[in-house]
Amino acid sequence: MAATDAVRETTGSRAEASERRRRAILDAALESFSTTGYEQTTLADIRRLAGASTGSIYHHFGSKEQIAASLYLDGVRRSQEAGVEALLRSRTARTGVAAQVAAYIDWVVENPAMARFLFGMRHAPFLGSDEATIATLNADVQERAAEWIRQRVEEGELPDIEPSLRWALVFGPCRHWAGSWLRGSTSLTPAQAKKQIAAAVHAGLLALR
Amino acid sequence: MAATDAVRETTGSRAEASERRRRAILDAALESFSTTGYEQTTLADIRRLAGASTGSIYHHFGSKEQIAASLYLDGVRRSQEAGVEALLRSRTARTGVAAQVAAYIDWVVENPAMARFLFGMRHAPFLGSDEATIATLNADVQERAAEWIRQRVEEGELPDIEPSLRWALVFGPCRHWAGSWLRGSTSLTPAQAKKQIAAAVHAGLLALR
DNA sequence: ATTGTTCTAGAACACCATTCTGGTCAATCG
DNA sequence: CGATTGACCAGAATGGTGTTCTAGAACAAT
Repeated sequence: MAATDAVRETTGSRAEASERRRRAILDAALESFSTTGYEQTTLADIRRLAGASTGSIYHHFGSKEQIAASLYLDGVRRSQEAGVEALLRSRTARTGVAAQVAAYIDWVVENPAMARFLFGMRHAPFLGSDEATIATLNADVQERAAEWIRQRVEEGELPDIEPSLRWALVFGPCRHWAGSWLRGSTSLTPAQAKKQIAAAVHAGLLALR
Repeated sequence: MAATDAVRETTGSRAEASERRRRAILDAALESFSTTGYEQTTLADIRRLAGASTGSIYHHFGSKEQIAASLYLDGVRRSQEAGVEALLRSRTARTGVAAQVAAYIDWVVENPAMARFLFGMRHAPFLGSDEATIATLNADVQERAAEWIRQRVEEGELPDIEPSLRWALVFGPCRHWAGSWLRGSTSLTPAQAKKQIAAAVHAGLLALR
């Protein structure tokens, strides 16, 4: 069939072809999920877009949910990675906050489809199976940031507050504005938003010292 | 049948009975949606919980989606109402911000099931049909708040910034922390959170003047 | 009483995620 | 090299679920 030919026409080992298939399915799924929404996209859509058969899809992933979960976890990992690295490269509270804000918004701007998908899926049904994994990812990130933050706290550059509150104050505005941006309901450019949000968030944190 | 008897056992006009059914369906749906999730709850669940038949449900609502949409719009309306009223009762920027923050968090604490549902549904599939209505609701709220904000801006108590940015700075942290609270992953009490978030947000806004 | 309307019941239907059966083909082994 | 194995894939069959359809009950209006 056409699909099989498509795989074979680009040379490579069987394992490579398989990997291509897997990617094609993930890409097709993200494409569909981010535009049509998770529920609305049928497996037939993914099949068509990926040029794969039902059997192939169910060989690589156990279910539609697992496709989404795979995309989700990968997306979260990548975006968090960007954020932490930006933070650790900074030396002061002000630049650290600015770096986190910038990393968050840059990531959304550069990966709008994935961002849309992640925003829509945060409270999703595959909780039971992967909620633990998400918790682990968050814990890892917090761990890597902890030492940096502790130092800033000691030097009085940051307040010693509950982690959940800190995340809310830093990322809450970012995420909210990013949502507006994805929806096209803001007239600010990402650059302007980054600058203003960073300034406001930093000032807000200082007020709690 | 049992359902019919249940309706008839409490006296009242036909219209009242109908309204009771409608409520029963909405209540059952919210119950199920907020615990099991929208996708996972089947119409059979709602039917059982509400003691209604398929026909009855489809008479009152055109689809499962419409049940969700009805709940959603109603929830948004109520929560926004609480927020705007709190704002308009205040006289200074500081108390206004604090009132909005408090109203938001209080509302979530008092309506956890509805909040869970709203959070999960924000980026949901019934966009096409009701996205416009949501936009109208938001516009109404912004309109009612506009004059109050303009005055504070004139007196230099608040910065003159993009509406989307203002909402992000005020409600972003609230929503983010509320999400943590619903998930049970914060050790702060709502009262502590309200106080600290209000202080930080106010300071953040001042920094942009 | 009769007719029309609203509401309810439950069977029938259509669609879609998932499972099942039967292959194909590269890699490995004798 | 030929046989065998196991990953990989195709597509039909299945089961469950949202929705539609048909019939009828309760009530209001004429």
